Amino acid sequence: MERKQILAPFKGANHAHAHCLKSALTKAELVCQSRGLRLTQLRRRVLELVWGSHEPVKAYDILEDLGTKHKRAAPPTVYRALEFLQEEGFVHKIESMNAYVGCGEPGHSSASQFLICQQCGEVAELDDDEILGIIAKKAKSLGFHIDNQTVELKGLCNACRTG
Amino acid sequence: MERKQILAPFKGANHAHAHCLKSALTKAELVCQSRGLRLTQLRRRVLELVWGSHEPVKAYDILEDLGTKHKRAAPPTVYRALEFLQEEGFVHKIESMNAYVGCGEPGHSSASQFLICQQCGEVAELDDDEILGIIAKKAKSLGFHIDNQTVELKGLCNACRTG
DNA sequence: GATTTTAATGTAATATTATAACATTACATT
DNA sequence: AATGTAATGTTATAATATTACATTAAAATC
Repeated sequence: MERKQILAPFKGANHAHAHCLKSALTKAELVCQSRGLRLTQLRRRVLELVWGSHEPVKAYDILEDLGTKHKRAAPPTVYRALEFLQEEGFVHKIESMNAYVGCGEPGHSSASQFLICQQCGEVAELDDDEILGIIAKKAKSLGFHIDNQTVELKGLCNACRTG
Repeated sequence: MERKQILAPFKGANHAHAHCLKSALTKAELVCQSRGLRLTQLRRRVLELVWGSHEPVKAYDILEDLGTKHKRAAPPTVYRALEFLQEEGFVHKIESMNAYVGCGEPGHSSASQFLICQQCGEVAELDDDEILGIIAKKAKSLGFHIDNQTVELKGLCNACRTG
């Protein structure tokens, strides 16, 4: 089977988001189960909040929104949950925004590239062989060993660009 | 003349750093002169501190080091100088580290790629056509217009890797 | 099923990174 | 010198993140 290279396309304003959310949570549950990990109430709730939209979400906004069930949690509560979710490949941090997005292919943890629309705020996620390949090749030619990469492209998505 | 694609290679521990520093300051002066901008004492000093090494430098470390001449400056002092230096292409921010490095080609402001050695801390800067090209091509195929990009690769430089 | 161990969460304090708002000073222009 | 603009100073505070230690919940062992 060919590897999927667009892990998450731009969805546009009026896609049926409830489905994305539900699907992500279900996948996370399955992955955790298969890895023997605990997707606790708290972790599940944080994941749900990150997946609340396809825009990057800030840690302190999550903190606010935990509200009800977890009264007023403290920062470590959120950062710990985010850490777990990142380690397991359920969310990614957008470094240039100090914010978090759901992973387009939950549980998939390889290096991604992010396209971030500065108008609608939406994020698309790629795992593109050509990009990875060229970067790997260039690094190799310099004797550099890559452990970890951050590729974040900001601009205008097709929908916003074409009005 | 062919465009230089490695704006700043890894220099290694024992290169003659004084030269890099001096050269960067001189270039910045010339660029400012030609653009009718003022490289004030403060800005010059901040640039000097960023260029103190080829490792990313943190804003609050700069703040500390301003010490002597500018007694104890306040954060805005540093952030404003850094903003100016970034706008003019004399320094870059490494987003994934909240830190700043000197630009390998001072005054040059196009999109760069950074290789960051997690062992020695040194940063190399590329402006690689192939990487840019592939990224541009991929973005175009998705109808995405790139304004701005962050490419930061963390790992081991050749010197550290080969011991 | 009680005990022990480990993992997860709670809590308080604090560190780190960054900006807003307004006052003052220095420089350039007239 | 008077004026306007750019740069810097100053105070306060916002936003992001971590440390350290206490408590609770869950899993593993007896």
